[in-house]
Amino acid sequence: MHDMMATRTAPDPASELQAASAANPSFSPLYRQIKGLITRSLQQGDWKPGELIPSEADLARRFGVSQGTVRKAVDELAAEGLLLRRQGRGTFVSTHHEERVKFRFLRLVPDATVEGERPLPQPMERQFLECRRARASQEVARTLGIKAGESVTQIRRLLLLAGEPVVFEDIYLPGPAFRALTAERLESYRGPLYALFESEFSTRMVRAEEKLRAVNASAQEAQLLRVREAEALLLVERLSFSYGELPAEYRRGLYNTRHHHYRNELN
Amino acid sequence: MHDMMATRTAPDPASELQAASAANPSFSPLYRQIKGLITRSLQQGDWKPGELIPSEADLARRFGVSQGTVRKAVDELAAEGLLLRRQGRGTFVSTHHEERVKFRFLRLVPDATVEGERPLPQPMERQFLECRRARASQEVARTLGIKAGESVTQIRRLLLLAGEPVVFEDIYLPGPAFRALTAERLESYRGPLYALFESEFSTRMVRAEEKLRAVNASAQEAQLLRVREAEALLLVERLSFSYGELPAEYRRGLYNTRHHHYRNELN
DNA sequence: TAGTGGTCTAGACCACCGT
DNA sequence: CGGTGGTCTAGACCACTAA
Repeated sequence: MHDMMATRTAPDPASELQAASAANPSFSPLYRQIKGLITRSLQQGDWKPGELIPSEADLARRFGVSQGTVRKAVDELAAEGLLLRRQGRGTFVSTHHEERVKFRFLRLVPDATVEGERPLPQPMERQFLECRRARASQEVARTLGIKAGESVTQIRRLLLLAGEPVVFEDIYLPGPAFRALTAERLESYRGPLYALFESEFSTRMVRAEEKLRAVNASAQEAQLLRVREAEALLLVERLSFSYGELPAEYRRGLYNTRHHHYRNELN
Repeated sequence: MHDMMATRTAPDPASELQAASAANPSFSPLYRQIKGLITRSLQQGDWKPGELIPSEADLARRFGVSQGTVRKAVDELAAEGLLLRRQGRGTFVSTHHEERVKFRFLRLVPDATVEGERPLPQPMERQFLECRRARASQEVARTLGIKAGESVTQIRRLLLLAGEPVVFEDIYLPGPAFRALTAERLESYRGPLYALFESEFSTRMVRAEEKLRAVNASAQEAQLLRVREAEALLLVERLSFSYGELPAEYRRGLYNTRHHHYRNELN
């Protein structure tokens, strides 16, 4: 029977869990509470990106629940992209250091891309135009959930695909966490920006929201992206969140969609 | 133990299922086979959109498996949006006739929309400019997986939000299924286009792929959307699929993103 | 071979819904 | 109240990986 308080021979951690009961209106199922505990461990850095977390059987023992309950919690976290299951090996904390998930957040693909094919085998080059400390504008502050005038790190860069400039973007990072970030470090780093943030700034981007618009290129934007002035560009504003729905990056990118498009799936 | 062929006292349908075994390289887990059988029933129209499907216990008996196995199959189909579970009532076939999911495929929201809020309480008006039979062009044919020159139904329409024209799109429907569709029917129908297709043309759109680009408005497009010529517009090409990954609609829409934006979530 | 996640079962009880 | 999906358990065996 499922009556935790009475029958379960649970170790310490389980005592935090609340029994299901009609008397408790703010009831949350066990597996969801387990999910919360695991998420907390991820936030606290108990298990770091790329690392192996304890086995299901182990977690079940620790939490004083059945393996099936842990399984359901881990299943959902894996579906949300926080964890990665590998049969025979164990469950790992997701990371941006992985060939598999290199371009998880960049939805731009060459027009030639065939459906179902893995896109972007194109050579990609990055040019960092700027990396400086600045004061948050009204807009940037509101988006990042900080106060206007607070310090942010701003990066301005250009992405080139097959030698052609395709993306021009400004990136805003809140707070003092990124104070040590320099243009030199950006230049020398091989791999995705989010992998760098993860390894050296303890900030893992978990999910993001994007707003897309079409805009006419300004003179400066046109020059950088080598298009005519007033040519249509895709404006992509991205707000990325770290663990716990914490806004951790705001990005404003202009995409030249003459030979590339933004790919999306609707379900 | 789990040895179907020997121990299960299964009714007829279960005999189609294949036992798991190392000897069978093309092995698929039971719940996935169940999923396939349910999907087939949906395709065949055994259970129509909006209808109640048999209970888990019932399906388990029919297929000769445990309720847990059926549950896993239904869980996945619900996650994919094919089924809708309602506690205490049963499991229903998803439909486009539902307040909840009215704008599942239209990602355009007003700029004022606050995160987490339900968008589009705006009054929406539709103007159908055209509805005719035509021959598929090279491009349309290739996209829909038919031969160039075959008959398609073409709809041209305008969407107005808060009185302003915001979307101008051409819609292409393959084959003879939509031969009976007329401009009058489109005008008189209340509710989403996909609901009409579902009720009267036995075509349910299950998922879609979109390609987004920014383009400069032509003279005609500018006039229809009431913007300046060459103003940037968001071009959205959508390929919708019915049950069984069947391409069922191709749509080419131009969005005026001056006061609206295309909203997307990245996980 | 030992340990991991993946599948499957059987059975219990709970939360929710309509009658 | 009976029927539905939702949660939880305990235990079995399979598939995969690494030592």
